[in-house]
Amino acid sequence: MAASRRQQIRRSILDAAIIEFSRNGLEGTSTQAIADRAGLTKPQLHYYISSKEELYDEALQFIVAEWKHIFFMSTESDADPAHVIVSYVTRKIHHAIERPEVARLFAREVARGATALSRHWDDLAASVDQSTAIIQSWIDRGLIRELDPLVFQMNIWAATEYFAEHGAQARYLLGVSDGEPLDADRLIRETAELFLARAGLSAPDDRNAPAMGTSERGKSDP
Amino acid sequence: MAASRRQQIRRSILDAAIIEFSRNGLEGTSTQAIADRAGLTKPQLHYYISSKEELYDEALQFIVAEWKHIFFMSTESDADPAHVIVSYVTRKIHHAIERPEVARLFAREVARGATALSRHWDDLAASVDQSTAIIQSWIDRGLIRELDPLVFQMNIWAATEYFAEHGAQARYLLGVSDGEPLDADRLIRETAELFLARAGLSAPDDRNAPAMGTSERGKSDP
DNA sequence: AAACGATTTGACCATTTGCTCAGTTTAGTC
DNA sequence: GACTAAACTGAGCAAATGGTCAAATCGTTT
Repeated sequence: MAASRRQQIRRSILDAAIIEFSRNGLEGTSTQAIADRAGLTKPQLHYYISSKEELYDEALQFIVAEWKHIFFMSTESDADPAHVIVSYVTRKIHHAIERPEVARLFAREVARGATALSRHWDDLAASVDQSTAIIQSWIDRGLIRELDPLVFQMNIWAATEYFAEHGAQARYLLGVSDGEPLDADRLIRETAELFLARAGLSAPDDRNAPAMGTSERGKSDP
Repeated sequence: MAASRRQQIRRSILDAAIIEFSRNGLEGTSTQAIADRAGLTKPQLHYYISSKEELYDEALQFIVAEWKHIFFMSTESDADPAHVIVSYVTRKIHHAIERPEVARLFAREVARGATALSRHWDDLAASVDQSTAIIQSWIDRGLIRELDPLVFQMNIWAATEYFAEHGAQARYLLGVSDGEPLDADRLIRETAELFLARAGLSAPDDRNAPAMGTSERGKSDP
């Protein structure tokens, strides 16, 4: 709680930077805009940071740390595939909806060629390989249908990150007003089912299910 | 063929603008960069365009026209669902791989709130509604499994557009060198199967199939 | 209250931004 | 070759960019 004033300010700078960078990229973001959002003057900003590029790096650094918690499939090898898939999809969609800036900034950097992330690419690749191996083992053990593990993973990333980048579109088409949050449950349910179906699985019984929430879709209970 | 010099130049400006805008956005792109890419001097560029914003609008306009051909599910209502799904996925992935700038610029604009596209949003929404109705009719007629038609469509967009935005990542993880094209067939096959499975369908027999290509995956023919 | 380092500020710099304009070159027509 | 309109150019504009700096302020410690 007793964050020093300095730390508080640095944190608000970082928050502002992440938002601005995620919207307009490195080139498109002015230090002025960051300063304004953080409630500082431009020279004051430069008192705390040394350059825009360094701040950008710092923002990426921060993002990556958060990202790593989310991005990787938990791979306790004994876990039930259906449960792993559902919890992964759930986690990623929630993150996409709640912190779209993080996913957007990350995606933007990846799209740029991810030079500033190159240090982390090997980590990512290694972790992806690991997940690929697990999925392959599911196939080999006959737990799920045969599929392309790598492309399967990509499809999961695609489907889950979509809501970060296209939240406005989703809101529009789902008829959710701008302020209101997206109906995460609806998205999660259908999206999880998508990947379960591909794997030839059905949703795991919600023994201790993480509050899948109350549906509002009219036609339920057959 | 006999495009007047003027038209040629305007076209090369548009091409350059689309590439630059898709990479760095409106703010992040300088007229100098566009001029350079189009092989013009800056005043020369301004001889052909009136302002950066207008050029941006023009680029969007151009994109949207191309996009409309690709984005919407062909909905001849009598067509076989499996065939519609596969051909849609195929078309969209090819487009994503071959003209990533288009998808990227479009996505970027949507993410910005798509104010410049607002004029087209209703078109889009109407067409989406139409597709939704068709999918619902498939469900009602028992042709496919029960699912959320709207989120199903979003998932298709997500999966297919992913390769435009994350081509570099995909290349890296698939072990495809930077110059080489992505193995579209592999992506299409797995992605199409994903949505077919969700719908409870299997791939349509490839009567006149569009050359699904030769797989290189080691372990085949069980 | 004097002295201290940590902040904050307004003025300012060089460069780049989008864009203009007077004038020059080019291309086509008579 | 003279005339004209289209195409191009160098110089330069005001504004915004990333960043600096000396001087002013603040909070603490003595």
